Amino acid sequence: MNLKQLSEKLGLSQTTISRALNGYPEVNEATRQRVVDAAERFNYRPNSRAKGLATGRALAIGHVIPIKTRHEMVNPIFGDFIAGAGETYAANGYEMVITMTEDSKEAEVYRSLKSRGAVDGVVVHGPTLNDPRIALLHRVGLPFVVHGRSSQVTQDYDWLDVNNRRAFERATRFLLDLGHRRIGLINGLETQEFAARRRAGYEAMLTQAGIAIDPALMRSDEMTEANGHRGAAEMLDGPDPPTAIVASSLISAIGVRRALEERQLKMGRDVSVLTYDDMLSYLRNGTDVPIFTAVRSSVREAGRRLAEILIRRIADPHGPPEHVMLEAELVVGQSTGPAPRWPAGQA
Amino acid sequence: MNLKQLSEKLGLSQTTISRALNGYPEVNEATRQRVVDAAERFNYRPNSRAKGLATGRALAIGHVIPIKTRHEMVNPIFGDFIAGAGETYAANGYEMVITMTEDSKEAEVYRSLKSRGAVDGVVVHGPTLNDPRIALLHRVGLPFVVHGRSSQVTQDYDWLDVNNRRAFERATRFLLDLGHRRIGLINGLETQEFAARRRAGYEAMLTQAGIAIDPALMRSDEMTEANGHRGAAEMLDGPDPPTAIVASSLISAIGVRRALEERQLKMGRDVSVLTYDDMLSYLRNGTDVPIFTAVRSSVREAGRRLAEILIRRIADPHGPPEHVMLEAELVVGQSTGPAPRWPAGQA
DNA sequence: GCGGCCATCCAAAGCGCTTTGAAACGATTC
DNA sequence: GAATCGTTTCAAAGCGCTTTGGATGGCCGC
Repeated sequence: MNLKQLSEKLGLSQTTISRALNGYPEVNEATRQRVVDAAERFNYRPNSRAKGLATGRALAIGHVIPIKTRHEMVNPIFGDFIAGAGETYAANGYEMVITMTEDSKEAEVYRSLKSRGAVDGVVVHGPTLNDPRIALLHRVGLPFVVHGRSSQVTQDYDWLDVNNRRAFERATRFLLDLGHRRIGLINGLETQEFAARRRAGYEAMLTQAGIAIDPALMRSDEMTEANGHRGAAEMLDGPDPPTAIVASSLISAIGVRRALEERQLKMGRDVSVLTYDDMLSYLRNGTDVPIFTAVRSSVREAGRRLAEILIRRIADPHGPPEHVMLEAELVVGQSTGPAPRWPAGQA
Repeated sequence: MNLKQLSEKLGLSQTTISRALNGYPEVNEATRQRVVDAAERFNYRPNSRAKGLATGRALAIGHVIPIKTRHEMVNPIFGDFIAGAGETYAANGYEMVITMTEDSKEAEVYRSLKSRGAVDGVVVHGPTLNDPRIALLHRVGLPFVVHGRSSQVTQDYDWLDVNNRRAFERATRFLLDLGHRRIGLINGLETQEFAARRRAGYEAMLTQAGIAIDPALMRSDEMTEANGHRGAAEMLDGPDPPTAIVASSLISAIGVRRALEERQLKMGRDVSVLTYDDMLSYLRNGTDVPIFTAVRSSVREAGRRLAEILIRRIADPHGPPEHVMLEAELVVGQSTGPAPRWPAGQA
């Protein structure tokens, strides 16, 4: 069923049908009702492509996911993020278009999306320091919002980010307050902006407390269980092991826990663990009482809100840039406790 | 830059440009080269919706993700699956369109995708027993492939599935061969077809070995770390605890491991654990040597192959249905060992 | 009774592409 | 030299919608 057929069936012009369905005022309320009913009855919905052609809008938003050619890693937070964004899109009549691509071809993908008119805007995921995509998208003229931030970028742009620096300041502060002096950091890849900020927060608090930064207690790697385990294992087996570890994700923290348990160390007593928690739906940090003490912020909520910003930006491409900073919340679980008098293994 | 502008710039008709770019034979090779070069130079790409309108094809494939209104759970394997499917789509010029929806509105979403002509076909995720979506999609006339199977559906349809039953037969058999007699099952939600099949495989092997099915050793729930932990904890604290546990996902297995460690039980010695492993990129089962003994099959590979089937189906809507059964592979890790003489806690 | 003004509806143009049917032209054949 | 043919190109229709610029008719005030 298309517009023409429906119009013939109703004895009305296509114009009137279109207007009735799109809520324009110049159509009699009785007529509108008749049209709406008929559309419902005949299961009529305007063809997306035809509508897009006529209006010049795609009513779609793109997410370009770089699949790292080396790691072949799909970011685990991705699922929850787009679930959040998807809610907002659905509520606003937008479609979500996802493109997986080798990171080397990412620029080409953006150009293509723009010149083919496939989407009205895009979300930039996982910005690095001085991320080249931002300048590219500005140049190409494709509206976008960044999930995170990229420093050293000169132009202003829309972004939504968690205050990662402050989150890790708090986390480190919390452990310092418990008397810990040797605190390890199992971070994400520090080429990613968020990880760099987390490290900055960690270092700032140590420095403020007069504690020297020790590279032996810092790891920067893809946030997997295996890497969390390896990093913690190396630290714990080192000459001067930490009494506390800050991890950048719940998955890494699970690896850390495994390293502790292998060494018969009790988490929260012998070694404290504090993690960042994205609040993923399938990886809850305990049910009622949290397992890990954590700084947390819902990535799903971030998706929802970022999508709202992007939709506004598409409606008004030249308005002033929006910046949203989310603060992570500290929740105390069972994985932290006062620093032991003697570090683990030396008691 | 659109077709018309490009054609004027080249002094050729739009017809010729279109044909040259789409590889039709009736255009002089020299002319084609000239056109291709110009398109490249002016960064011209045909508008997606105009092309779609003219051809009647969307060049897009839909994935409808039901967000369970109660659980609000995003399936963790989803990310890797669409990464695989995305590779195939990209290679074939298809776009991936994702719609998140409450499960109650899922039927409406399919109808809408079809009548708006938004996609050429869809992937059905997570089929339940006698899944209503299959009949619906047949009725609506939207090409689809099911990831998994749904029994009790009368019509034939395309599917790609792992042989879940055999995988769990093997897993159970392996533990039986090690001398285990009390084997627990931490399964996914058995309203999902795959989980039901896994249970059937588990039960079949126990029965074959002359062991009575004990409901006290079986759990069926969303596959989260917390549920894995709770299920294992209950079994282990029960009157007649298992010496081995089969888990339905690596995430559940991690919860099981936590329950063991809380009880000072050594995995692989006191209690054996065998898990199903979807081989998610961010949740590897160890690096070189697997941590968990597992039956495994790559969900990413499944995504790739399923997408190929769907693309063939779209090209030939009335061809014979394709069925692909993937066999899971058994890999031996450190989490299994011979059954202890006395069950844990009773030594 | 007439011009003017709403309210309501419509015909047709246009969005950017593909594709049909035909034209133009040189080469080949009889 | 006319008829035929193959190659290459083009004009125009059509995909299904939105939107512009009227048309129509009823109603008001004068």
